[in-house]
Amino acid sequence: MDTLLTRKLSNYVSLSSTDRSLLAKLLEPPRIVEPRVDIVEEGEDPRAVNVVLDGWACRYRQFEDGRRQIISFLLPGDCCDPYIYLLDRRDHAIAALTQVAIARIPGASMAELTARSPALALAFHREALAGTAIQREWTVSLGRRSGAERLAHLFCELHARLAAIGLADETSCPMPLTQPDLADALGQTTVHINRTLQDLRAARLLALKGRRLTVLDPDGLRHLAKFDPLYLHQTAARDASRRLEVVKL
Amino acid sequence: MDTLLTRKLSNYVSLSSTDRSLLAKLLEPPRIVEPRVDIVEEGEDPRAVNVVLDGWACRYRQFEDGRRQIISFLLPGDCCDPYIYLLDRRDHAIAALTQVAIARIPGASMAELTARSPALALAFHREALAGTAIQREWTVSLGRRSGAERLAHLFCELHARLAAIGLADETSCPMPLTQPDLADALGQTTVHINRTLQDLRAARLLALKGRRLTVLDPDGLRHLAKFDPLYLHQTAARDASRRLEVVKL
DNA sequence: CGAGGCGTTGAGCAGAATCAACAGGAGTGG
DNA sequence: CCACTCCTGTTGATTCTGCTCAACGCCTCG
Repeated sequence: MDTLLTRKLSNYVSLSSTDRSLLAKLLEPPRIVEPRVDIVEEGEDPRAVNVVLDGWACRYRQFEDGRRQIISFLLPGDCCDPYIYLLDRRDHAIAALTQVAIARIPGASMAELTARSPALALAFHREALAGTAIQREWTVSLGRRSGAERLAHLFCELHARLAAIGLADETSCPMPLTQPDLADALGQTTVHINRTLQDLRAARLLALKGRRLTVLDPDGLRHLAKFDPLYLHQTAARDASRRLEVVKL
Repeated sequence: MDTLLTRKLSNYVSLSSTDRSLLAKLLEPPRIVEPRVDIVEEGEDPRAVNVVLDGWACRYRQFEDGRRQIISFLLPGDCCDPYIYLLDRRDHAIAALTQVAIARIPGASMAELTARSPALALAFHREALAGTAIQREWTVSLGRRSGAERLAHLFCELHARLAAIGLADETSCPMPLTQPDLADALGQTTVHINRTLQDLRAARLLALKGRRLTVLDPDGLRHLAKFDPLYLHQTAARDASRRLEVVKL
């Protein structure tokens, strides 16, 4: 059984077939959420975990005056702790960007899982570490990268994350994000995103058409973004960067 | 035994005296790191945890061209996973800002701790959750808050975190950060920080002198920052906000 | 067919960066 | 003890990145 979730977790540890079937057993039947609909579970078991099985979602924060900031993107295999819903008021929400399939792993099941499979426990732990590393990288992007660098870095990140679950080939991947989405993620306006995008196209770094990103000049894009896939904690990516080191010598 | 670390953890769960003595037993003797010196432990046990016992530190990322971004501030009681040092190259570093006392909890001790004290295990887990929540809040700040709002929000955050460990009174707290530090944390230049600071002073919101922050108008500052202490996961703060709710009615 | 979201363009403006200079204080070495 | 340096804080002038406001074509969907 090979799902997007197991493919994702396999980036952190190698899973046995018993791990896979244990995981399949503990996952509740997924529910489907339509685009632009919030994924909310009020008053849920704090130890439970929600897993995106398919589709794209995002954490975001909305101010009263209309300003919106996307805090992170959730791709297939990504987990979100529902602990946030325990707070009196939610400080942020999670919304589907495309049609999303989401499954819950109840707290009791998580406990059983950690008890019975050290590999799965480690995989989920690393998934959490990778998530916070991505968040730190966003801090760096928003703080110190220029418009073009930010956009380039985000595309590199998403391409690498999609590649890790087999949803991207060497040079292209799906890109359902609209320009308003990109703007809210990168802390800019859609007008500016549009112009920066045109610069990247003019520089022959990438093409973006029909909800699909094609990277025309991977090295150029990575160099512009100062992108180093190491922080994603993907073993595959780490091997790739090792290979690059060798090439450089 | 009441240390800054136990005070911090007591914000998440109440600790018994056996919890406290267990923690004291498992902490290695602290080492002192001078200001501006990197806190590095290469090739360390990935399960180990480094705890700041006293002083201020920061995670930061430095680009070759000189740009620097401070990713987060580490205050007394804050933990940092050394797992980052396992990567081939470190993607970011941690430096002392003031003189810092830092203690290691080896991986084996962490295992013993989780096994013998569910309360401490939960406390450390919540500490990690609070850390990622703070990181998300920084994403929001850097993405969508104006210069003045960012500065105000950071001061609110730091004051609240210091208050939680008894290092701040109602209206003031130590503030060892220089304007270059603030600039690198908030993604701006020191010149701009300086001018924004003057605006905040002119608005009679705060005073900043002699490495000490005094909040002259707490409500005004919180309102400008749109600061809601909920995300810090401090039970004390949550109670305070509940009290505020009542007052509003 | 109309409405609304998305992508695009233009003109003007503002927040923040850059460049440059200087004062004050802390530490250092002669 | 003083001269020196370096860091911090501050100010002014200028530039530029990115925002605001506004308009329009395009497409999808009800």
